[in-house]
Amino acid sequence: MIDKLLVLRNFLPYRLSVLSNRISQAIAERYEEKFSLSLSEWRMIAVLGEESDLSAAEVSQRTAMDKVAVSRAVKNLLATGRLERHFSNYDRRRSVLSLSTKGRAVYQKILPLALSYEVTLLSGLSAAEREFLDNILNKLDDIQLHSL
Amino acid sequence: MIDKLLVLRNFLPYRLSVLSNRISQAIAERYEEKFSLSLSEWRMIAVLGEESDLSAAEVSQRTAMDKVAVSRAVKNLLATGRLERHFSNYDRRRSVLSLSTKGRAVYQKILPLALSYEVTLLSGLSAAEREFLDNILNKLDDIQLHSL
DNA sequence: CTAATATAGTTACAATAGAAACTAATTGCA
DNA sequence: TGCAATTAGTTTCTATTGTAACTATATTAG
Repeated sequence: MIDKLLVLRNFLPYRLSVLSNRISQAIAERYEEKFSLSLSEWRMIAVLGEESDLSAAEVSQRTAMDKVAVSRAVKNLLATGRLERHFSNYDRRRSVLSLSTKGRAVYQKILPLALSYEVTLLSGLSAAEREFLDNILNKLDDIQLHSL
Repeated sequence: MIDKLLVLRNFLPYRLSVLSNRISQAIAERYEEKFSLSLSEWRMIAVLGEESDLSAAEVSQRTAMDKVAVSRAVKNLLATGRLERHFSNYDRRRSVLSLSTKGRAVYQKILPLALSYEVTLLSGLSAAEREFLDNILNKLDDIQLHSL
């Protein structure tokens, strides 16, 4: 019965979920108070900081956020002047989103915080382990995608 | 700028979060409809299926759920007759929780579903990779814990 | 012994997230 | 064309989740 007792603790989906939630929470604490930015808002800024002029749907694809969450993040970021939006001339439904000067400033400030946290995390792993992890995560992504 | 474009996609906390959410969602779909069981309720059943007579606080520790979530899961599981509760004689605040016959039946039915999903996930990894992953997740848990 | 403090668990209220219905624009095809 | 089906995004309504305050019991220090 010993092995049965350990099922949940070793259950991969469960382990990933607990780990990921703890990490996300730790990072969120770093910028929520400082910049009053929700997780989805930060994600949105991160994506647009890397690639501009995306539509809401494109942001949604890249972040795995659903379209309602994106819509709300857009609304808030517009309200706080961190985002600029216009609409495509070719398809007037499609929004074209980009960071404002203020938004880019936030991006530049938060990015190092987020990255430094990642560095801390990865610092405990050897180069080989990091590569392994990278590979394994890619594979899990793949499998997950195809098994649904 | 190519490397910058890839920052978010490779950002470990982000990758873990997306992967873990997709996996949790896939599993949840398997039992939510069939057994009308929320994620926290299922976690609670999983823990109590492995180890009986835990208090709410102990469940909370083992699952990383907060005490309010546990309290609500208890309430629902009691209402659906899947849980039994009495209170400790030594400390009448402490609850002593265990699965009812009905609760154990649910546990026995869902466990294979959850495990088979995990098998699918792990099937894409070699034995060496699984071991690596296990190690790496342990290390990340550790680092995360100590870096806050 | 008793007043202050701490702990287990619950309840009430507020914030967040998700589903469904909706608007507006576009596309496809009879 | 022009009408049905699709797509982008928003709003509304509901359910979930988190925070803070509360109840009840237990512990500790004076």
